[in-house]
Amino acid sequence: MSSKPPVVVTTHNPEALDAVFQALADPVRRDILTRLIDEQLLVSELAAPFEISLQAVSKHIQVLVRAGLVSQERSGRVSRCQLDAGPLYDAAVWINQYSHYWQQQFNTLAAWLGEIDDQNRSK
Amino acid sequence: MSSKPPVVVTTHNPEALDAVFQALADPVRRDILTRLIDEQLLVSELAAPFEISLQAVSKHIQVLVRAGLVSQERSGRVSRCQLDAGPLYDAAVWINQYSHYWQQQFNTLAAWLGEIDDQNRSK
DNA sequence: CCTATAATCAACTATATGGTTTATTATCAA
DNA sequence: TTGATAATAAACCATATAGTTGATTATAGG
Repeated sequence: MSSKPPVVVTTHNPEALDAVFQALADPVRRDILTRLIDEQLLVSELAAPFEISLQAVSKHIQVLVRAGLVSQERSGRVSRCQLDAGPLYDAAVWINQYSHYWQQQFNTLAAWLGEIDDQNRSK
Repeated sequence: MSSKPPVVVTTHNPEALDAVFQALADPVRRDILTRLIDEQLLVSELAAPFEISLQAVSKHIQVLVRAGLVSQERSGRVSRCQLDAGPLYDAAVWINQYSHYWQQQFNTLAAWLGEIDDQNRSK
């Protein structure tokens, strides 16, 4: 049998959302998360593409860990980083409050484009 | 005819996402956005429920404006605030990169719960 | 055993953030 | 015209953030 339950974090508390959105508000951290979709990576592997120091990347990873978006497993010298997408679900749920709104905006845009098209057609 | 096109901002540039996620990383600003779903509100109306000063709320609104999430129309003394949900769409698109991942986590959870259930059943 | 390496810790710097209080601007209304 | 009100601006403060460099820890490997 499997020894551990899968980690699914869905807290819905405001401070957790603060930390998640804060974590996402930096391109380096978003890039890290994107690269962890496909595979687990070491800190040094994650750091390699960036111009900033390894220490800076290590701190970015710590921000992601505190937000619950990444977990690290140390084995020997290396620290393997794994994506934990659970908190992103909370963020998605929050943002989806607005899905009807942008849908409506798109409908309005479509109507407006139709209007323009009608004007062009009638020239 | 309508004088202005609907405002739908879908830039997909990293700095815009930075500003949007940064704007969402504060509970006061998220509350403001939520209350603007149903109706346009004045700065003073938005500020009323909060314990912080009107000036502080005004600055929060400015952060939202810079992120493209709110627009303000001044008429006389008052400034009417309106939600602009366009940039939230970009954020939703970014986060939806991970939707399959949570789905997978949920599936794994379901499998694990099934396993537990099987264990309970066989006792 | 010794050395190189992976990662983190610590100290420091510059800038950004979130709040305050006071001042200013502009408008409404008596 | 005068006074009250809505909002913003400006100056200031405390704390957080993102980066640096240098030190420390622990492990891998010749």
